[in-house]
Amino acid sequence: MVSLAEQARKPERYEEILAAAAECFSQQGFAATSIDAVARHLGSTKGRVYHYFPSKMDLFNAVRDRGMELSFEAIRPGYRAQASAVDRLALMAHGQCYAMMKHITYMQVLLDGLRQRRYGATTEFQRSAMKRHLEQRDQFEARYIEVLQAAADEGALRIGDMHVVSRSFLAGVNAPVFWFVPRADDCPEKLGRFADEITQFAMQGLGVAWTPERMQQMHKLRDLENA
Amino acid sequence: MVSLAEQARKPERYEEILAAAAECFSQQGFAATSIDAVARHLGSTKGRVYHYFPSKMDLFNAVRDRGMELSFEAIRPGYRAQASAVDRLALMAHGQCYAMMKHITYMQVLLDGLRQRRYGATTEFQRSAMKRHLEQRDQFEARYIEVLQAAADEGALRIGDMHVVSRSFLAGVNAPVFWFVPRADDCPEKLGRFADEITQFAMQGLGVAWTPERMQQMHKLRDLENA
DNA sequence: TTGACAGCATACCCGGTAGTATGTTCACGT
DNA sequence: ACGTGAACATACTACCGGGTATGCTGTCAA
Repeated sequence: MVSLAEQARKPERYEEILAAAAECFSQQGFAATSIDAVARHLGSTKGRVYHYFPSKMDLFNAVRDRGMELSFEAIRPGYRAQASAVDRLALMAHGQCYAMMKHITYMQVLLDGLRQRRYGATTEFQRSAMKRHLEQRDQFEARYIEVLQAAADEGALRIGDMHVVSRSFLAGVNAPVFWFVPRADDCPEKLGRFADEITQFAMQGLGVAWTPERMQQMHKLRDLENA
Repeated sequence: MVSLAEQARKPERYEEILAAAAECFSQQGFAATSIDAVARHLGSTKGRVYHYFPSKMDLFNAVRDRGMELSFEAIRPGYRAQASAVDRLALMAHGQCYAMMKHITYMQVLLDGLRQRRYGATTEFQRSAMKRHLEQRDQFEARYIEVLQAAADEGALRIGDMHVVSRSFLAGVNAPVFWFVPRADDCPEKLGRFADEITQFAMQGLGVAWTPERMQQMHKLRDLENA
């Protein structure tokens, strides 16, 4: 289990390996990534990796779980905010979009993990890990649906097929994983502008008139929640 | 080369293998799919597959190319239509969205092909194949950008960062590859309704007031182009 | 009838990789 | 000083999967 590995004496080593694995998995996918490749990335050998993680799949699951944690963290301010559903939704989208770029390696792994859904997991242990992950995915989407529904109930927008709309919305917000390439000159302001633009697109997609005033209001709400 | 294989005596066999490969690749990805698995899917052995395709990579490229053809085909009616840029754009989105569901296996492979972009292709032959594919991707996106720009020039919508907007738009339209699951009761009407909903989301995302009248007009335009 | 070749199946080779078993070093507590 | 276990590296095994070499069968032209 991950918990055992996390109890290891050297948490910074654990984090190192996790980051290296995220990088490798995100670039080549699960199957094409070898443990040796991860080790090379660390300047070490397999021994170190297997000292912290019992198997390749456990390592992958750990990376995926981290990605999930980061995702929930990203939408939390908006989800918990005391505000109109529309503003909460926008803040959720903005936070997630920003996280998509900031933690892009983990997010790309998260995407790859979805592919394994179709392919029947081999061992029983794997099935349970997959099931837990799918539950988390569903819970994540459920939070969006919850706030979307609230916004509809407020009369701020009209929704035809909730599943189609929510997934279109999420697809737009998640889009940066496909095209965003981290650069040396990345700064919070630059990522923020990207997130602004995408948030506007997503909110307008819902039929909300997303004015600059609303955008400013969202930013104020974010600063309030982060304080 | 693909052309050689396509000149083979039995084109229906070629198509069979292509379809089986698309299914396997779409479910497990390139690396995790073995030629044996594709052969099993066909009820045959590796011999048949290697009789039509010189290597696994060539088989994958053939599937990917087919996916590309289908994509271009899907947006052609809208791209070529004699109408306002907004209506053309909507028709492109609708056609692509529909194709996304109808040919989902090929489209999922197309997505997987993008991942290999990061990973340096090994052989020189591979590099050229990858380069060609990336050029096609760019050309595909360029058609959207062209019509988007035309719509902006017409004053129908305002665009901040063209790259961010076009990719958000495409992400929404492509979204069905992630969640759509083919069922026995699928019919053109059902897929059409999904495509309608997603098209509306995408057009609204651009800031266009997407009324039922415009939707009807788009459908008329489609029938006109298909005739 | 008989080569010749398409259209496969079978058998085999071999490189890569997950996982393991075993060493080795060093920091500790006693 | 000494045992002990963490923290690795090294060496090895077993297997899988891409690719090839070869064999078999039907068909068709000459």
